[in-house]
Amino acid sequence: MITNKNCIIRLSRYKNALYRLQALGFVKVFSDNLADAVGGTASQVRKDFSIFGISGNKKGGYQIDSLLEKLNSILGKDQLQKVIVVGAGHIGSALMRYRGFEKEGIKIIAGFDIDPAKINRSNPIPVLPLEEIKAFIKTNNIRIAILAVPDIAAQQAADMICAAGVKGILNFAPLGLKGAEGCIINNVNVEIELENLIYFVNVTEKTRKA
Amino acid sequence: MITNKNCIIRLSRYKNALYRLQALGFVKVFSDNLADAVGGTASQVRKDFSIFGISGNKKGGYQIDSLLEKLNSILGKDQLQKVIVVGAGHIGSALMRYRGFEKEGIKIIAGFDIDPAKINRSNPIPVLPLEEIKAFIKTNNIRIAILAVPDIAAQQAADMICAAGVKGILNFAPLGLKGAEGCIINNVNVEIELENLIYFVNVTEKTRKA
DNA sequence: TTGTTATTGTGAAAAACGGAACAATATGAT
DNA sequence: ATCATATTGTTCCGTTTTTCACAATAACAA
Ligand SMILES: NC(=O)c1ccc[n+]([C@@H]2O[C@H](COP(=O)([O-])OP(=O)(O)OC[C@H]3O[C@@H](n4cnc5c(N)ncnc54)[C@H](O)[C@@H]3O)[C@@H](O)[C@H]2O)c1
Ligand SMILES: NC(=O)c1ccc[n+]([C@@H]2O[C@H](COP(=O)([O-])OP(=O)(O)OC[C@H]3O[C@@H](n4cnc5c(N)ncnc54)[C@H](O)[C@@H]3O)[C@@H](O)[C@H]2O)c1
Repeated sequence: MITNKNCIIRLSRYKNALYRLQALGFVKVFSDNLADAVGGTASQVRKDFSIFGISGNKKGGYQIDSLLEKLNSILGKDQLQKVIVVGAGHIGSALMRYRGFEKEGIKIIAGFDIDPAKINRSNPIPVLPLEEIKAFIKTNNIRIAILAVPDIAAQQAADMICAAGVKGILNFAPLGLKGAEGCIINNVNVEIELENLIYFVNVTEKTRKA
Repeated sequence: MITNKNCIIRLSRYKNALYRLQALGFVKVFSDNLADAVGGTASQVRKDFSIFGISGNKKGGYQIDSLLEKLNSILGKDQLQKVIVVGAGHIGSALMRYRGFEKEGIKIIAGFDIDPAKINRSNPIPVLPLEEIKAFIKTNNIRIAILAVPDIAAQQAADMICAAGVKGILNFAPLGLKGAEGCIINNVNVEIELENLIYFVNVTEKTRKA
């Protein structure tokens, strides 16, 4: 089984690049085109495909449409993914308003908040009270949740939704959560990303001077 | 030179964990405490420190305050980092309102937008018209920018701010940007993070069944 | 048909990474 | 003072990941 997160991220990037190429009218693609498009090497593109048993045509490259089918199937994009957002504050509501997920087959179907003032059942994407979350997860068979609550509430909220049946959490709170058994937690940590960027900017600047 | 992004991310995590330990009243820490706190191994903690010439005391562990000083210096946190936000839409304004960066010594000092309706000079963090961005970057010696414009505008905006002197971009648009020479681009791609999470949830589910 | 060329698919080499092990040693106990 | 113990710092080793290299072969040209 593949455990290499970077490899799967590359598959997503290939997929996105392929859609762009397709939109530009391309029908087939070579490994080095894709490598250019995502900023990698042609070898790696072919190796990644090889791992998943994807093959192209000697001298003919890859057929974009069939390649996309295979990547989409690997990435689980052949079925709509229903997602909930926990915490309808700044980040949570930005995500709920974002249209970009739909073209990816990801649909945020509800938000949840502890603050009564945030509740809104008549929204296209309703914001519901936290008390209803457990039942909602079970009824709608929700497996993926986005966690956008304040840091202090994050662990507790994570525990709760794991217990209710959620299998994967995308956590925006800048702290490491202990995942319950059988629940995967991925983090989006903007602070750390910025810090990282600052570090590398500083070192390249320093080494450039030297 | 260190090129291992994960290693630097671990330093950030150590740093954050250390602040939490310090707030709890701890004065010294052992490598295995830190490992626990961030979900790693004690060996790796020591190795990471060793790479940067950080040393502790045999049998005495590490002095938290001096450790923090060293980590902060490595991570460039000994000086305030001024950052601008390009694109004051949903994500951009969520980031501008976010208080969490300050405690990290990161200060968003202005936003920029092409839409006149978004301009607001009297905000604590002003939103300025795009025409002023070049001069602003030069005057304020801005090195880091957060890019939160629509996908279609992202490459052009990146080119512009690179040309104006920005050295690092944290890009929220879900596409790979070509960085100008001497400008580092890091991406925060929520779609891909979700996709990744979905993939791993799917495969663990499948292998669990089998 | 034959030869030439471009491109894949993969096995092998290299590099990067992380973890285990252990010698060195400071600390505290007796 | 001596010993036992805990913990670091670093070397070594296995694994993972990336890159290299090239044989296999499909497409095309002559
Ligand atoms: N806003 C940003 O730009 C930004 C950037 C980086 C990280 N973050 C992180 O994202 C998280 C959310 O940030 P934000 O700015 O959206 O905060 P926010 O305060 O605007 O929103 C948090 C929301 O969560 C709700 N809430 C609180 N406890 C809850 C619970 N137990 N269950 C459900 N809802 C609950 C609150 O009522 C509020 O509506 C924080 O952890 C923050 O550190 C935010
Ligand atoms: N909102 C989200 O939750 C979310 C999630 C994932 C990714 N993203 C990505 O983040 C980016 C921004 O998303 P958003 O939801 O904030 O969009 P938005 O439309 O709310 O905001 C974009 C802002 O950029 C401004 N803008 C347009 N062209 C510009 C230019 N050339 N220079 C400066 N400003 C310009 C617009 O006036 C607008 O205010 C997009 O690339 C989107 O794909 C957003």
